[in-house]
Amino acid sequence: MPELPEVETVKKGLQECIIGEEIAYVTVYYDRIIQNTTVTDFCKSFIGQKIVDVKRKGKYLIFIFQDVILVSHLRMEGKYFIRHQEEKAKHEHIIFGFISGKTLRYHDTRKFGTMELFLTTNLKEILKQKPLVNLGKEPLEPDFNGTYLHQKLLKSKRPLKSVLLDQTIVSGLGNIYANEVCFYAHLNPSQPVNTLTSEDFQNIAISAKKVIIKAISLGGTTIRTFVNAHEISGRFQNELMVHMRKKCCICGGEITKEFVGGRGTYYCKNCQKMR
DNA sequence: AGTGTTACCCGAACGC
DNA sequence: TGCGTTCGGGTAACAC
Repeated sequence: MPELPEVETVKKGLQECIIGEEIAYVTVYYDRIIQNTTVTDFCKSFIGQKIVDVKRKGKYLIFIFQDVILVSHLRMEGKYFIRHQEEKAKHEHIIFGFISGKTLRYHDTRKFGTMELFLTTNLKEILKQKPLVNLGKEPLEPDFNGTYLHQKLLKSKRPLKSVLLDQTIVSGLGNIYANEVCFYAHLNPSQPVNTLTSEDFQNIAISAKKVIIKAISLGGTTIRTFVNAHEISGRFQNELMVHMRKKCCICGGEITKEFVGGRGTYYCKNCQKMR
């Protein structure tokens, strides 16, 4: 469930502890995480490479090395830990060993996560290819606004929440924050987007920014298992308005759970009326 | 072309 | 307790 704020939190944690570290070896225990190359080539390519920076695009982490770039998606339960220990723990699938003796360990109970290796440091080129191509604007980009959403969704009859989850329209929102954005905008998650006004779109854009800024400032949301590189939990779960909640904090009414686009959706029938 | 649906990844939680 | 079933987020592939 790492969404934009969680991935941003992971990124910051990694920046604090692995920039400048030089890779001595890489060990892969589960092949299928690696998407676009063989395990042998994957491991070889990192040897002797120093980590220059860690960036983020949508929900993707981008590790910049001297000559290569690694793009990593955590999907549901991917995590990065930094440890000194050598023994592989359960659910650790890839271990990056540094000259210093530190190790960066990719842990993923569901094995849903993906990694792609690029043999270039030209980020602009990488943004033009899978998996980063086609990502929509992020809520915190300056030109993510009502006009942008309106123009992207002019003819769409899809439910608002499905559109918020569509990474080609907005990148970074997942199920938790999509629920929260609908609540802040006082809109029903099932509302077809072609029935929304430009004020609604403006409202949605502002709500998305608000939710994401606050979640980042609190280190993300820990509902099941999310922790950052220092294994610290996020605190935004205390601020959730509708996701996994029972009562609406505005009107005191019951929070409804139903499925929209096949995803569990939480909202207040009273505060988020269908129009 | 745009939209909705399904499959997939797999372990944990649940129910009997 | 043990075993089968259900669940689930994000994405790609598929069907219409």
